[in-house]
Amino acid sequence: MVFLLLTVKEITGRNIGRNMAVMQNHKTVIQNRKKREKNRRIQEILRAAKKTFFAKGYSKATMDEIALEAEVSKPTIYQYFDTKDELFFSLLIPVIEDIGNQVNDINLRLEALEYESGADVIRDIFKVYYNCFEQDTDTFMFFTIFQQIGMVYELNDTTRESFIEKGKYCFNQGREIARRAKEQGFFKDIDEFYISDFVWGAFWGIVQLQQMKPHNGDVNPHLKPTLELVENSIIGSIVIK
Amino acid sequence: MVFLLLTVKEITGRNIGRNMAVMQNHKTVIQNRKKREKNRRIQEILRAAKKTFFAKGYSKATMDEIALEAEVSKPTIYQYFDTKDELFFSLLIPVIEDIGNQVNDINLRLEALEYESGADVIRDIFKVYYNCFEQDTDTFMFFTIFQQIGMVYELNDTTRESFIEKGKYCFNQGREIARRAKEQGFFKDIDEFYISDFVWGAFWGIVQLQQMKPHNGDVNPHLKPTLELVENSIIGSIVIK
DNA sequence: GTCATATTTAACCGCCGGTAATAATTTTAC
DNA sequence: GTAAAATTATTACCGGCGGTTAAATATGAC
Repeated sequence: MVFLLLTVKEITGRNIGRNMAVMQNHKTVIQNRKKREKNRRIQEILRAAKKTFFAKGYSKATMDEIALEAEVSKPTIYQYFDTKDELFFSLLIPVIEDIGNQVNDINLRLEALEYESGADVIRDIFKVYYNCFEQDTDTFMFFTIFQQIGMVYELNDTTRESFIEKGKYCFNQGREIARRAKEQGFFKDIDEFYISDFVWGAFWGIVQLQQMKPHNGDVNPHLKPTLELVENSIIGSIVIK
Repeated sequence: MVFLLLTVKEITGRNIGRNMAVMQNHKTVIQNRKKREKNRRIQEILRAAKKTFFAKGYSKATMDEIALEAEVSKPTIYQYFDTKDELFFSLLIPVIEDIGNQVNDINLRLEALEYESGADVIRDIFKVYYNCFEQDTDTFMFFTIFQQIGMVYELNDTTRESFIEKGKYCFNQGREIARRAKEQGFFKDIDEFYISDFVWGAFWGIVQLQQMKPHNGDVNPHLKPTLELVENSIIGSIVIK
């Protein structure tokens, strides 16, 4: 009831009676709450999934376990996520999106001629990768499972499309950056495919390598200096100015 | 019976009667055959496992399927391999061993002062990796599954020890090469951990990246030139002479 | 002939991903 | 305020797979 009074103020000025308006609004308010609750439930499931997957690994983590951790029942999870794979990939998507956005920023700044040297471009790209890795190490590491099971090809259409599309977006942004940097005289005349694969592949490979070695929970101390070595090596070999 | 007559010739000159000798020899001949057959059966299981894992991926490949492909029954497989994981890892071990041996060769040649430049050392290391990858691409790719499931830690003791030990051996050889190359004035004074991780990590990351992209069965044509770029970049950044 | 060894067959267990049917709860309508 | 409708949770289940067991069969050793 309190809701009603409070929210009446927000009615858009349509030609509808006050009663109707109230009811209309009441309805949407409740729907909004439901939407929020639904959203929170999904978030809770994702949180539980992340925790469980990280603690036990993909195969050992069971849906029952995740459901318990999320304090919902298993069928509830299956209402929002078609399969275990899809649930898993739903964890990865925000990370790719984040990388995509940040790499896009670099691309835009490059387009706006805001860079003064190719070295700065490379350093910024590494910063994006590393920050992303540091900020959410566990999720980041799950990318390791990428193809392996051939999981990508068993996802439901929507998830698969979304995943592949976002992945491509990242790669394309990387190539575009390389292209522009060449255009602006920052990089040597090397195929932009090779450049972008070099940067991403080297980063990725080294992060994985460090993760293989015994690491007591926190990030391996060798990682950062090794990445700096790689960064400088790349700058030395492809940057002109 | 033919066996008997034929093999009598090979008796070692012990003080035993002819009959005993014949029987002794017959026994070992048959035992040898059995050993061969056993060995062949194991090889057949490994072949079937490799084929099936490669065709279906780790999770989708079932033990029944592998048994069928190997033309043995499931319990027979379990007589030689304790778990699915162990069977899987048995496929990887020869590859690591191969890499270990070849990297060791480089190390020995370096010790014997047979190298004239640091660039040659780097090129040889890349050659080892690449040949190994090219020679057995599918097995090589299975390394992707490395930690992922945390599988390594669930293997039976023998397999796990063997696997970890061989892996360490490779890494140590890599570091040792870096150390020696520095000693001989080939490489700059950079921590050998960073150098070896750079080389292996970059190679590994780029191979994986290429494998992710659509590749119609054969090796991605971008792979080789990208690896050459990396190779030259590494040479440029850490080699003195 | 009899014991030891190795393989197959066939049935089985437990666990897990996923589902169907049903119950409980909340919203809507009057 | 109450009944209908819709939404969400619960229970119990299915099928498949990793892995095991036990009995049957074959082969060679003595």
